[in-house]
Amino acid sequence: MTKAEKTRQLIIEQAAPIFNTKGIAATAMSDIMEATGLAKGSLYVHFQNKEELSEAVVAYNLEKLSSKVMAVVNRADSAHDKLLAYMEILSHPLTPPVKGGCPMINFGAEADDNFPAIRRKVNKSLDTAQQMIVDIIEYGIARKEFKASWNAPEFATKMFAMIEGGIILCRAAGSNNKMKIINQILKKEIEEQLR
Amino acid sequence: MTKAEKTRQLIIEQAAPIFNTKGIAATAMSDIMEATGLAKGSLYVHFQNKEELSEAVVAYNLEKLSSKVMAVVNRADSAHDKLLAYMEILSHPLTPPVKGGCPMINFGAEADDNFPAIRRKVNKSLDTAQQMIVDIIEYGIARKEFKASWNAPEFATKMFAMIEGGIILCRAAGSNNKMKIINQILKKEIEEQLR
DNA sequence: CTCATAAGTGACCGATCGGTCACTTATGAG
DNA sequence: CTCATAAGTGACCGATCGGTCACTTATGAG
Repeated sequence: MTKAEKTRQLIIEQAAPIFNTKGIAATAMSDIMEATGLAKGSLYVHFQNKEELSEAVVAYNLEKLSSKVMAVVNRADSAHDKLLAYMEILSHPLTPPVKGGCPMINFGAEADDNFPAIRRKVNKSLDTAQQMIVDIIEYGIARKEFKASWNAPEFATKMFAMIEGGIILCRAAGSNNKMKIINQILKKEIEEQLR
Repeated sequence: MTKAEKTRQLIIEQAAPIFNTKGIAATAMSDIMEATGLAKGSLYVHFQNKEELSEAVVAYNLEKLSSKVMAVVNRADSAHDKLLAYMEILSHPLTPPVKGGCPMINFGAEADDNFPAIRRKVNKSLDTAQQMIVDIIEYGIARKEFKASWNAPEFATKMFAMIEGGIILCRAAGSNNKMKIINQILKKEIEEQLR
């Protein structure tokens, strides 16, 4: 890793929680200067403009969340445990896996009308996140854990939408309570598909 | 309605879609000047600062969405039809009842970490929106449409979280498809509670 | 209709924004 | 170790930000 690559990575890592917490529009290049300790000119050595930095930071936040979920899912053996692990890591929206909350919600809400490049990045992550659930269910069906009749894509969309909705509820409420209710519902429905 | 009240209302109405589309941070007072045709000084006759205007605009967007949903629900007679009406009006996130998308998601995502006053306003609207579902279900139980055993608060949270999650999915995807799936799921579950 | 008061105007303010560039310093291939 | 090149610096730029204020215009109570 060259010096340039290291610095570019440092900028992205330090900028990530700032963008995800304050939003793209409210984050100034001076915030990134302060966080990284770099002069302004240095930021522009590695990124053409704020937009390019924003896109790199959005991608980093999305990737970080995805890999954290993936890691915890891979650690579980059974499909049932994998689904529980997926739910568990997203069950405390006030102390989220990625600082500032779910980047799909944050950047999706800010970008949907105005930044098509970011909107598409978010959409890909949303697809990936749902596909992970589909894969787990199909894995569980293949190893006879779940009923073969279970509609995996339908449940994946349902489960994922409920969790994302739950994150919104919890972060606005300042409490993780609603996510507990949602997780109980999901657990019940998953158990109904065990065989 | 005095001149002052009319002007204040005009400002809020014209500013509402701008704030809900671009976000609070990305909306400039000059945008509001352009939209209203008023001089800058006039805006500050009616609002102390941008923050006060923002809060009024957020409240207006939330109220507008709520009253649109309420209106369509009231128009239906049976509890079953009321639930379907609730779903129907939120089923096209690309052409939402309030321009710019769901203000609970938009302002919730922007405000949760940084603007507690707005976060609380959003939270109240989220509660109201769920309570509407609870009330419909209890109304349906009272008039023997639904099974008395139906857990109204639990289903309200589930249904609402799914819809909000679905809005995120659809707006990021640029398609209303996922909401169709979600609505089919919800319809099925509602029908299971009919008696 | 009169006139005190409130609404509305727009030039102006300092602060901050994203971005540039002449220059200094560090890197690492040879 | 040398030195061409790349990384990093920070003063500076014009544009735009939120907000002010002396002034003009409109309102509506009497």
